[in-house]
Amino acid sequence: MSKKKSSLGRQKIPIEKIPKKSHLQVTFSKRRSGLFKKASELCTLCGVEIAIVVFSPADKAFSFGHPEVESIIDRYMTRNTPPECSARQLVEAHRNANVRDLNMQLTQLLNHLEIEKKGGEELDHVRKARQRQFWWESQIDELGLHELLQLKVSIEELKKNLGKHASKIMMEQTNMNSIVGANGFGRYDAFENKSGVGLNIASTLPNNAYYLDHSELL
Amino acid sequence: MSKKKSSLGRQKIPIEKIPKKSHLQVTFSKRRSGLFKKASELCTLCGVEIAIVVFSPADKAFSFGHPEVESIIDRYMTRNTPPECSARQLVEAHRNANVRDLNMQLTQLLNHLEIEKKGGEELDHVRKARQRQFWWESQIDELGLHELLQLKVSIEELKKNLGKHASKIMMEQTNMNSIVGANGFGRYDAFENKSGVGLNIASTLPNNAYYLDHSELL
DNA sequence: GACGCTATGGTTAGATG
DNA sequence: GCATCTAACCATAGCGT
Repeated sequence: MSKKKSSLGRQKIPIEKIPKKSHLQVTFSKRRSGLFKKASELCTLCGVEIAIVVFSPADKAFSFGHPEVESIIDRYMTRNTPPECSARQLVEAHRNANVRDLNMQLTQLLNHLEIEKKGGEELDHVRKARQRQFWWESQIDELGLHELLQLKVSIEELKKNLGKHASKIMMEQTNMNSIVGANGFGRYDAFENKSGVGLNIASTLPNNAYYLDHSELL
Repeated sequence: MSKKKSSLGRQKIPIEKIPKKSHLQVTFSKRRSGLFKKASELCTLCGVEIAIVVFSPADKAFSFGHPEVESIIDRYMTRNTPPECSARQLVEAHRNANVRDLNMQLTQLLNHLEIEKKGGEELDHVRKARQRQFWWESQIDELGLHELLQLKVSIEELKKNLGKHASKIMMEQTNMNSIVGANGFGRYDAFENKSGVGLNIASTLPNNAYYLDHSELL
């Protein structure tokens, strides 16, 4: 019997937004399941509490929680941790938001630079563009040399840390151009769910975590 | 040197509470990282929003969120997402915009310092730097989690040096809006963050999610 | 104890029913 | 669209440094 190769098996895909909506939908379902399973295992193995909330491409809410999402969220929000740390966590929470923004800016900046680089413009043009767009440059110019030297010290330290080798790459960087290219924030109107699923507990999970799709609640 | 089999490789473990505490701690760290990475990939691949909150065995809070935990939790709790209708979201956006601007200034300051260091050759150097891409761009993608955390520390220190100038600049930028690119959220007005202004680090996750362990800071 | 290594178990992209 | 299969990719348990 001739063995026809029925599948190529798993193929590598770049970590960037999947363009094809059907693929995206399938991948979302599979990976959401995988993610929840991983969370479930982590709960069981380590006896910890986890809450996950996901909004699907169609803006439907999926959540996983052990013991339940609400209590964990409440604990997170009210800083159920040591009392003296409440304010601290508030500050942290604010900082949290910054991370994303900085990253986004970096992305934007890199995008911008990429464009300019590709254009191969003349120095003058670059300068003009910068004068137009990087409005704060004049402000930066007002910084004294002393401050700049301070910055230099800091940056050099930063560089030192960065310059440390990186043998293992933690995040998916296999083709890193995706960090620049794959960050669409738009809404993706893929489909509309009309099944009347309300609260749907999957008992296939080994622990007693909740695992529900309340898309209709949205 | 004898070629000793260095490892048995991954062994199967039952999904149940790990009895050995040290072992549990290691597993928790590894699997938490893996979980967050999976979430990050899901964000990027499918362009969805995810928030994860984990309380460690030692009751420390770990969180992952794209775009940020709070907004997703809020959205989850209210089950209501008219983008313009939520006053809270508006506040968030204002704060985010402010932070974004600060962060962008940081980026530019770094850039500017490079120029300054080179002895005022200015944009010619910038252009060359662009052709090489930023020094951190080539590095960032190779950073592991621990390097990233160090980067966080370093940038926060840098932030301290930058802080006073940033706030000054912030005051004068009010009428500026469009910066690098298109997808700015809009402007901020003013905001009452005077002390402890958050200028924070890039998570360098391939998508723009942040990924933070704030247990260390408690 | 964090970090790196590697064999192995586990996840999943693509194809098929 | 959902379940199943397959093969390849990826995560990670155990160990070494």
